[in-house]
Amino acid sequence: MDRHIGFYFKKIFQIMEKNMNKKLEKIDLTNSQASILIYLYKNKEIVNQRDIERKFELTNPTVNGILNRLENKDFIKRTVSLKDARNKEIHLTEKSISLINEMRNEAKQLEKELIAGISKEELNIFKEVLKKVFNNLQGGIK
Amino acid sequence: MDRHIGFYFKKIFQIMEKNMNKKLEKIDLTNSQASILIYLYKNKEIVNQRDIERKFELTNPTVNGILNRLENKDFIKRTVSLKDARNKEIHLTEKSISLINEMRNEAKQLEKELIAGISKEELNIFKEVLKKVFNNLQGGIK
DNA sequence: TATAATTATATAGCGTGCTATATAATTGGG
DNA sequence: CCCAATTATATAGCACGCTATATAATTATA
Repeated sequence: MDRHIGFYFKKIFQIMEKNMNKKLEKIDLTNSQASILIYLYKNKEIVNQRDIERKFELTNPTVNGILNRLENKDFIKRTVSLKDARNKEIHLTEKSISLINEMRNEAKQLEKELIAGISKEELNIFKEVLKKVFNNLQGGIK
Repeated sequence: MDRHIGFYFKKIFQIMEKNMNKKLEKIDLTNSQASILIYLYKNKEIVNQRDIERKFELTNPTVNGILNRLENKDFIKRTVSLKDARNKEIHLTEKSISLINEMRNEAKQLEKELIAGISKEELNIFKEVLKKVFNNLQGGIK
């Protein structure tokens, strides 16, 4: 281990992102886009943009940008809420519903590849430390 | 742990990046920029852009972009190599040399914060798994 | 030696993150 | 009831990744 922990985090995230984007390329989606579509699919309640911001801990311009691209490609539709005209409800189209399983399978496969050859004991400790690191960082902010 | 490992990697990387950028803001640098300056400082040999690409495993447009910003802010100078006119040698300016210690201190501090409250045993296993995950991903590419 | 392949750098254009700011709708207080 | 504060969404502009492509210099080969 001749590199800082930070370096590994950066590279692992970036390679994950690249691999996932490559898998999803054939259905004209990116990792960020597919994650949001899967969230919309799983959620029974009506979802607006603010809900997505909170779920993924992203800022509103980031989410707005991703939704714009999804809408332009006809993966979602936005409708103004009748209850509160500030809200835009985000709905999946038939096109995206038909591709949900493919997205989920690719995501599962990547997670499997990620932890190949790692024992249960190692994995448990790893997850614990991952959580601690996450909390160390979040504590610094909140 | 109600989230996928992938989610934690993404968020940890992003928060790290944000924290580090915040620390470096006062000296008008970003994390990526400071990393390259520190590498230039530590390296005794003459460094060209290709060396930086290899060291950080980044593509040439990415490195070129970062170096453009560094050059515009007078943190580096680029000179054409006399031995091979395709190469541009990257040199630190006095301005950046005077700020190297500050950059290194901030980086060390972040690394410390990251692993606060994690035992040596946990940390060792964590590093091992981190390396394995890294290799799992890299293996998929190479 | 002339041409082809390789190498280093640069440019165009895109997605995803950010901050700062604007606008419109709703809520709340005087 | 009206004005201020809050809330949801949108826009501008930036950094840093990427791929695809171009250009110039060098190296290798026919």
